[in-house]
Amino acid sequence: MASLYDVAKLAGVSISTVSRVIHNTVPVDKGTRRRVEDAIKKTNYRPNLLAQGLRGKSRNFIGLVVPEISHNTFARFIDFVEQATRETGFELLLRNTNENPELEEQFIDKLIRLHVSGVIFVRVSDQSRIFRMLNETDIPFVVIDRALKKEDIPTIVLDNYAAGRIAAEHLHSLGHTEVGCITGSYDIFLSRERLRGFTDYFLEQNIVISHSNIFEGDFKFASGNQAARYFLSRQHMPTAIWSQNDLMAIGAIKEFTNAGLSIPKDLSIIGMDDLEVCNMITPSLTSISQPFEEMARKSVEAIINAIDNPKTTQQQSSSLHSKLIIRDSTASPYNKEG
Amino acid sequence: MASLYDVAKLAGVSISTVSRVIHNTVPVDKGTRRRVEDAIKKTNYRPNLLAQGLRGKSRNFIGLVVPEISHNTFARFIDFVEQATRETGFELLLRNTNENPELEEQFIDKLIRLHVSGVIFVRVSDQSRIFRMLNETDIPFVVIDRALKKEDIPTIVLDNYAAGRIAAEHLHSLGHTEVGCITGSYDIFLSRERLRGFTDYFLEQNIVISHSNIFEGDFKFASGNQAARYFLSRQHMPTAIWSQNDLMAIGAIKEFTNAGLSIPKDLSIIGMDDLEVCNMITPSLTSISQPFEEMARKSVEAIINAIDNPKTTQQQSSSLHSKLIIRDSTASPYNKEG
DNA sequence: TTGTAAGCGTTATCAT
DNA sequence: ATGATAACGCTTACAA
Repeated sequence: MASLYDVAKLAGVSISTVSRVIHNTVPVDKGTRRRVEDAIKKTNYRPNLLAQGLRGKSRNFIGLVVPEISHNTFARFIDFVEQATRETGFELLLRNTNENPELEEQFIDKLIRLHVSGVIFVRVSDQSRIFRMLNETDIPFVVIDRALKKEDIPTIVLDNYAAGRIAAEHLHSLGHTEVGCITGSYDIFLSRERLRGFTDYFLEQNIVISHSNIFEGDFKFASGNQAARYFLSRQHMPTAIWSQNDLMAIGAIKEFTNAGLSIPKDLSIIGMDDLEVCNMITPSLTSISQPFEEMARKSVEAIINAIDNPKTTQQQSSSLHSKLIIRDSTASPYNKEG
Repeated sequence: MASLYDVAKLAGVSISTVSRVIHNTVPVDKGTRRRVEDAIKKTNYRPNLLAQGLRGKSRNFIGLVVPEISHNTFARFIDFVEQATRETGFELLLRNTNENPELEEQFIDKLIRLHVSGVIFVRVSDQSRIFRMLNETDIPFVVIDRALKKEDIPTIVLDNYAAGRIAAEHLHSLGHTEVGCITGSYDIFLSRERLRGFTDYFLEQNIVISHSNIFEGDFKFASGNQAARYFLSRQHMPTAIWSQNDLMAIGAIKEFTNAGLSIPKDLSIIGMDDLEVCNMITPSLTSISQPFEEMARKSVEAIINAIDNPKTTQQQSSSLHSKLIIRDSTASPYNKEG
């Protein structure tokens, strides 16, 4: 690999002149510029990013920490983050930590030692020690998709309460009054928020959702199966169910269908995440889409912002909105006997 | 960020001594060692990887180039590569190039300038200029999932011919003699290989697959729909169809089901990729799984190998095997009237 | 307009 | 056993 020195020697100038030609910082004589440019071509010179990073304050990397890569929603988020980093000139360092604190710390240690420009976390627990680690440095970071108790940590989250209301409003507008919900684990804040939005909306319509119409799942396909079996075992079925993600919704649909129910005739189902499969199954699944692209852009923006304004306590958190995507799995209960 | 110098000053020793303590390379006096270790703790010192990289020949990064991140099969491959890099101490630099040659070159340029230890490509065209770029350096690389004409480029591919035979053997063993195939684009080598394996196997059983029973798709869901419509429009339907990926298989199933066919009673369908959705749809989809984990491991191994043996012309390419996963979408045609 | 030289944080060589 | 110092490749005052 050719270095500045090699180019300078070939062009018969000093390394500073070469550097100047490259950066167009101060005027350089036309003749020397040409000689230098020739030499750069001939030597196939490429500035060493490690050296640049060591010397100055260059923007090289952004680190992204996810609990899982090959996961429908995370993968889409990663894709958008990659796009955002590409467009802003950063390289993307990716690490899957499985929410393992030790792996998290190892990775953060590496990132600090690489002098990364910023770090984006998806779903870290607020117990994690990484925040302490990062606060000892001046590396900006942002947490996605998990609201944290500590208020000094900037987060970008979906407004999950509003998402619950959107699901409720859709079902209510179709005429459903006896509705159920399949939630994620109650341990996860967003599950509780979504449920709160859902029940609150119906409460405002003077409809109380019975506890027995709420099933706590774990966001996985199999718990959708379980939920369906639970509802089937009860005397009185709701006419519509919101599943807090598509995977569980599809699991439930499979089980309901096997039991002879027809969707949406006998039962309306709405999911969340707007996965690709929503369009693949029969009936196609009404869902709620999350603004992953916006989240990704905001994350990178937040980091760039923090780099440019190092003084400001940059902690503006934001809360984004989701969107209803109507497909074939939801319908009015009145058509039931149609 | 504390540097060696800060630690040395605090401990009252020279920076070389600190470095020695850290690397345990030569004996250090017990007392000084303790003082240095204390100083390291107090200053919260972390070796600067940029400086280490600049100075020596350290193993820092592996670059991974994919045509798409949020794609069922690629995402799984990325997940395994991430795991393999983590276990071998590399950081992973990820870039989605959309098979855009310009983006490819930009990224490779960055990787060269970062002095990465190796690069893994998923599906680059052999027209790509990146090979020339990398060959001018000593950075090892490997190409996944696309057999290349140039023999001097190490590739790790699935044995797609064998995969075609596996699909054929399964259908034949069930008793199917009139079979069809939905292929990927003929422009893609692996589509042709899969088809060749499929037809060859049947040929060996003295069964000729009619051209009219082969539909050229593009690996996307919608082309599965089209394929089904094509088959439905014909006088004579095959009793079994192999779709060269699951997405098209599911697209076809949706269309066949809408047309009133019952699978596998009226028609057996087998896919490929063994996506998560195979278990989610009804009937669950028989498929062929690819050894993504093995591919990922082999890729990283190949790079480590090339680093350790820089002399050897490292070009061993390997061809890996896939596995049949039987589910509910395939059955014997004899049960048809059962 | 151009060159010299210091310094970024390491590691490794050579003295002591 | 320890310290001084050069070098990795670059940027940037400061001189000329």
